[in-house]
Amino acid sequence: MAATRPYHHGNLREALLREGERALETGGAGGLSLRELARAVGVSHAAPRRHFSDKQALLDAMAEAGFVRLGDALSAAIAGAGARCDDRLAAVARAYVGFARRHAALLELMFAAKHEAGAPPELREAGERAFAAPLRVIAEGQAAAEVVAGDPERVAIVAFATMHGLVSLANAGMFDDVAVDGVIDDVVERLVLGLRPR
Amino acid sequence: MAATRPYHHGNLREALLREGERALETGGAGGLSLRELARAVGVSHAAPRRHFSDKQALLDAMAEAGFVRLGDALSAAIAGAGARCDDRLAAVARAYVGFARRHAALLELMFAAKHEAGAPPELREAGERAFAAPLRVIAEGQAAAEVVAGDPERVAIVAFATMHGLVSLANAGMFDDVAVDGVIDDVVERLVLGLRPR
DNA sequence: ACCTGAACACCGTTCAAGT
DNA sequence: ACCTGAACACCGTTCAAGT
Repeated sequence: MAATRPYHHGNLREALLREGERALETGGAGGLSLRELARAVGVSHAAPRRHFSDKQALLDAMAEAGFVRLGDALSAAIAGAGARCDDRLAAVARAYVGFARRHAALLELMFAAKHEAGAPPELREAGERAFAAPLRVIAEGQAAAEVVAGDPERVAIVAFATMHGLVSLANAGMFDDVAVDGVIDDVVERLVLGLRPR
Repeated sequence: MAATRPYHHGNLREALLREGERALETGGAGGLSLRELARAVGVSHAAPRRHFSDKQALLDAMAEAGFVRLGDALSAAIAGAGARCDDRLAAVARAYVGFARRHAALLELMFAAKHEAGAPPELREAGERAFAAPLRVIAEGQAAAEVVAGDPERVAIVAFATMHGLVSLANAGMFDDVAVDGVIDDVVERLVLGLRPR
């Protein structure tokens, strides 16, 4: 009973994270205000302090949640792809680009937060876990002699750098409107071809 | 005569831009305060208003200056390279990575500013001019049948996306310390090879 | 254990007024 | 033409106090 908002919010932490992401999508990473979030959730401006010691702590938590979701998206894409190595590689690449373009501000926050000086270890770990499945795809591709040999991490970095650079450019409005999907398909195809053994 | 700072600063605009870049390198893109800049330059907090209508206007001007310097660095690298196509490509790539790693915060600002909704045309043009010389290298490589055929812009985008992604990851601390130079050499080499005609 | 309200030191922006 | 000083509405952070 008693629907007239109680003194204790109940799940303020989750509410702030949700509202934070909403604010991120609209206002960008810089224009995120802790006080505004508190207002939107219907709580005093000092209340978030109990759940996040700092504004950065909230951003870190959002980034960590983002890496978890990214990891899920990448894993799902792999699981949904066929057995052919090229298809699996293209599927992860496309899933990454999809996530990056859907959540541009969040992705920016994720990498910015990860490289902060006092970044918490959970964040770093979440980041690494997100890319575990793609790494496995490359390792398996190497085992089947369908992907160029060498340190899997190193091979993955080249591939990932390409995709990451591509979405950076896309999100920065480097491509004029409609051409973007064509460019992405192009790059994905070229990348997959480039990963084949010589 | 009269060294006791006059009422008119003289070249406040340039002084603010210089101080702004200094602040950028130390405090990052977000922690840049207009009031702090004014203080550092020895002027009232309202004075910048005469030269930059907005904080964003100052950031845009800094970004524009950054693109000019980047363009100069890329042109110089090409001019200093030999006649062989591979060498010229590797030289631009390395010059871009060098600039990006030396001025990480500035580069971030440059791309962020460029994609802002109300980005001034001068900024967009400065951005395009910066990449004119590299584009020429690719076009010349194609003319000499040493670079894969196709729309030069499209070929350049793939190459640039790779480099840009690489420095994003490097600046985000993705590579553990020392390995970074090795990875960069690796990617540059692989990229140049990948641009050869099939 | 969780939240509020007032306080502090900042910020960007505006505008009358000074030189 | 260029700069100042006071004012306004914000911000993050802190801390006593409330429930």
